[in-house]
Amino acid sequence: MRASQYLISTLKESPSDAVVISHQLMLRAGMIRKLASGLYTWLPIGLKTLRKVEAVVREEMNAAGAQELLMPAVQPAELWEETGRWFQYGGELLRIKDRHNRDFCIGPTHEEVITDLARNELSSYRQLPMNFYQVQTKFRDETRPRFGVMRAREFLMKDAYSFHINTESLNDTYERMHQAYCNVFTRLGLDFRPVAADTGSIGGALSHEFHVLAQSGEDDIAFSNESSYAANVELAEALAPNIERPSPSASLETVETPNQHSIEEVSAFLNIPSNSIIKTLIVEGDISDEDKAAGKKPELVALVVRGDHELNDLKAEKLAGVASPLEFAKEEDIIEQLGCKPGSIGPCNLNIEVIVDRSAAVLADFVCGANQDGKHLSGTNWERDAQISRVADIRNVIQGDPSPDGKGTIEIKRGIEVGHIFQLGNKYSKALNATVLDENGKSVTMEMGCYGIGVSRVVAAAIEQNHDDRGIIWPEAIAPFQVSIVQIDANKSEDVINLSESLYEQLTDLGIEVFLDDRDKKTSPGVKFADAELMGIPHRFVYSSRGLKNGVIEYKARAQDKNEAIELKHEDALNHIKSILGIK
RNA sequence: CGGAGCAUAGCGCAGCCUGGUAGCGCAUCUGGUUUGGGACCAGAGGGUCGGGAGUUCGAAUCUCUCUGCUCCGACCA
Repeated sequence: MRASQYLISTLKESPSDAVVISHQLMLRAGMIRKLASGLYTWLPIGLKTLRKVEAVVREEMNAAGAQELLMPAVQPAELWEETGRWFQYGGELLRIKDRHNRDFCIGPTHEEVITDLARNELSSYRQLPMNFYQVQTKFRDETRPRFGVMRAREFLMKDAYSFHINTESLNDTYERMHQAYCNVFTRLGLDFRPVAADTGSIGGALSHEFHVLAQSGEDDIAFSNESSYAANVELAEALAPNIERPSPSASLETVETPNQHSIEEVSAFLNIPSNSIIKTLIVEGDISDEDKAAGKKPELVALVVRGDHELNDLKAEKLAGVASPLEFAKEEDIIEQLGCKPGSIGPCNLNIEVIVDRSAAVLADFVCGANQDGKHLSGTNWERDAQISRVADIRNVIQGDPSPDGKGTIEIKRGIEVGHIFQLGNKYSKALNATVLDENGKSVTMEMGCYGIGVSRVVAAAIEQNHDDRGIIWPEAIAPFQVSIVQIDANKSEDVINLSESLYEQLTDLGIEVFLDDRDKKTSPGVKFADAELMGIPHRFVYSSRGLKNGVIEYKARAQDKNEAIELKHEDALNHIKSILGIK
């Protein structure tokens, strides 16, 4: 591609609303432009990269035996009503009406449509397993789109769905897809980790997320420092401490703590470490729909964790008797039922269920709220002073906790979720009655798996992981162009044009994508260098009158570690780049 | 959805407090001089100051309101 005939919309300054580096660089390099919140146009150079990611994904999906198809973005409400998700999905589902006033949505995902297809097209166990995928635009009406295409409302996703006669077959395909995902992210040159994950709202049995490690990631991932254990922190089990609870040695005393509410405040005020304080969080209990409709208020439940620990919502809401999704009790209900404000609550003499985290349950002589505003209790002990209804794992793991697999300790890193695979089981096939006949002629509900990759998010994640102060440093596999050729002083020497054009043509004939910077002399060398670096093109040749006077041109790789340009003869350029790219 | 903030040329910003001709840098266009790291000189184009209402002789500036966007917290590829 000739720069003179290509849209190059690079910016020196980045728009002020871009906060993460990938968003800034995508805007600066002219890859994307915002149309509205969470909606982006992909400019030519951005689209080239997006398509390359897509191509790698396609190849690996095909290699894993999946078949590509394409489903509509707009989906009828009836299917979503059949699975119940029309009502469950919430505001993220963009609902629209057609001219006949019929309900539709713009698909945030395609379980309904693919399962509808499967129930119509698949009828025999002999057709199974089947695995379908598509690369398609999804729409999720995110409450807070942010970070450019990292969390956009409209985005490109590869989603795959597999159908099986039994769970063995599902396991088999799941493993294959797990491997295919590893292949994809490895080929893309990304530092990633598959981690055990929660199955969330999609439902199902087993699930793994694929995270690209980056500081700007929105998820915390827990790793063992000695084994291969890796899980989303929301899922990682916090093991019970391997100690017996010490016997009480202090007596219960009320201490004045005026206006001290948070753990930090109380800890500083009383000069005691936060891990000998407990925090008591009041949440709403589970309530049936009928009672809710009848205007009944939910019972309250107390959740107790150690002061230096954080409540894990997901673990808490899975407990029997606790509302799901987790709802913190409203202040007026706490005052009404417990007689004090949040911030001074403790487990003593509470007439509600008290669920205590494993680590908090082995404390002795601890500090807790006194259920009176401005007062805390010290020297508190379980059983003697406060009753435990249940002990459960309800906290997030933290750095230094023992690994749940018993090997090593936990380390926590940030990750960007770029892929997610699920074993769905029969959740959707059952709801939509997707059955086949087995070898006995008996009707069997199919088992399903689903597998997603956020293609547009991968582009942003790759930049988060590969950039320097000059711009993007593309991994070879997804660079929009592999090679740039910069012309300098073209008006001073015919050779600059003739020789660079000849290299351009030779490389192009080999199927290498080349960016020939043939912009006129108004475009200074500095601009050309800066643009090539900002756009992250991995290999650069420079043809200048100065160099050619001495019979040399220059080659330089775009890399994070400082590397020197090397001089070589024009005649050797082709072989040089061929050997670097591994082309025979 | 709760809290905070912003909205002035394509982008980055000043002007607003204290009302009185709409400005700067980058980008764009023309002419010229330059050419190995985002050039220089001279000139030019580009704005209903987010929309509406109000106060005022007069509003980018003060008041009200609507809209859009961004940031911080709960959800997801």
